[in-house]
Amino acid sequence: MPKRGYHHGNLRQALVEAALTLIEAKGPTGFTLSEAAKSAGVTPAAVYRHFSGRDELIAEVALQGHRIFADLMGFAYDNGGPSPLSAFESTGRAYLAFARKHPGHYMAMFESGISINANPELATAAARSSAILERAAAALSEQLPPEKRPPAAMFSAHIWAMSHGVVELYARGAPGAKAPFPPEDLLETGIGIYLRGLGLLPQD
Amino acid sequence: MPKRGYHHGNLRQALVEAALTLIEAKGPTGFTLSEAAKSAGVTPAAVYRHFSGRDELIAEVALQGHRIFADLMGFAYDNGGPSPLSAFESTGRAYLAFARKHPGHYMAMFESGISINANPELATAAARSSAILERAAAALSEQLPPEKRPPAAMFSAHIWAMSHGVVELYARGAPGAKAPFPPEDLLETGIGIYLRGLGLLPQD
DNA sequence: TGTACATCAGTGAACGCGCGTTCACTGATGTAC
DNA sequence: TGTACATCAGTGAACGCGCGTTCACTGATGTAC
Repeated sequence: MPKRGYHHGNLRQALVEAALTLIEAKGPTGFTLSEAAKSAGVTPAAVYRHFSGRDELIAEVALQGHRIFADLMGFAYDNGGPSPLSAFESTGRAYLAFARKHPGHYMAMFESGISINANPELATAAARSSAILERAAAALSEQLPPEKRPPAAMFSAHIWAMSHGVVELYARGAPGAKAPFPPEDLLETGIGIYLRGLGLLPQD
Repeated sequence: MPKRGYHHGNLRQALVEAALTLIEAKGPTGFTLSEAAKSAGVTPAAVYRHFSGRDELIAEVALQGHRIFADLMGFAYDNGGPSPLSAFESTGRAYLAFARKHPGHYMAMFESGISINANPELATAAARSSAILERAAAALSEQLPPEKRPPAAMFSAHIWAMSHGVVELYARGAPGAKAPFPPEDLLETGIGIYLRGLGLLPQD
């Protein structure tokens, strides 16, 4: 209900969005509370009406990020087609799509140094993200005979690691190497090869 | 030859090591030039006798890191046993071992936001790191019939991404999830499954 | 071996800056009557 | 509809801090003669 509020009209969310833009532009560590306040058109002190400090602002960005992330992956899974395999692949694509479309959120979630336990809400939201990927992995691995089935947590950790690695190394402008291939292709082929290794895709 | 030098005796390297310790302790962004100077027992201004500023110090740490990294992986490759497969796996283990044993270097190289092109020496050293992993991948993929052979750059990018992802997500105290498995196991199994997907390991 | 000099690594004081945070305040909004 | 009051979001000035960087200097080391 607080669509347009008191003086500013929803300053809290305006600060979150300002933080997001700043984090996208300068990384999670280039982000400052003062600048976020300024770009929301407000004195730094005003921030303290809504957040206990800088860290809580970042944590809120990360929280919203995890919720969007979980929603996107959940949607991709639910609408990913008839088979566990297609649902799983759809979920994987949603991972990279999220990192691309929400770089500020992604950075706040995974590169800001914010502890997942800064905040019980944040811990819950982060657990939900993991659970969705893990569910997709578990459903898919049920296609395998039990004795060849990897633990779902390990399966999903592999996928998460490769996805995160692709994002960090090849979907940013910055470090490691210049992207030798489009990140989407890299991730898609990488996961494809991995799934073939599990016996979930035909050995062509 | 400059074992013990003028006043301090090799302040340059002492600063690099102080930076390393600080980066390990507080991350690449918590690192400050002043603190590095202090912990080397020297005034901040003294740093400017050896580096043009903060960024050049970090770049030097990253440079030394890339050299160690390339040496370790190169050694692991050369001594990795008789087959391309065992050499490749040895190289992969060296990756994680480096990240574990040299966390400060690893952070300076991949998490400090330093541009690989800050410095031609750095660019060269980084290229050498990539080349070694790529060579291991290329040699291994020659075991495959040409038409099933992935481009070596893609192969090695997959491996790099998974390795980096495991390091970032599961070999640090911080973010994503609490490690569900030891990072070494995670990486070893992940790469194993991937190689099986390529047909480089038997489909057991 | 001894003296005069040049070098240059490190000093110490100072700078301007933007940071996060605090505090007493002010003034627009919402509420009671 | 109109007035009196309470609320509380945002202000503005101030704080102490540590940062990176500069500068003229000093004093130990190395070199020439």
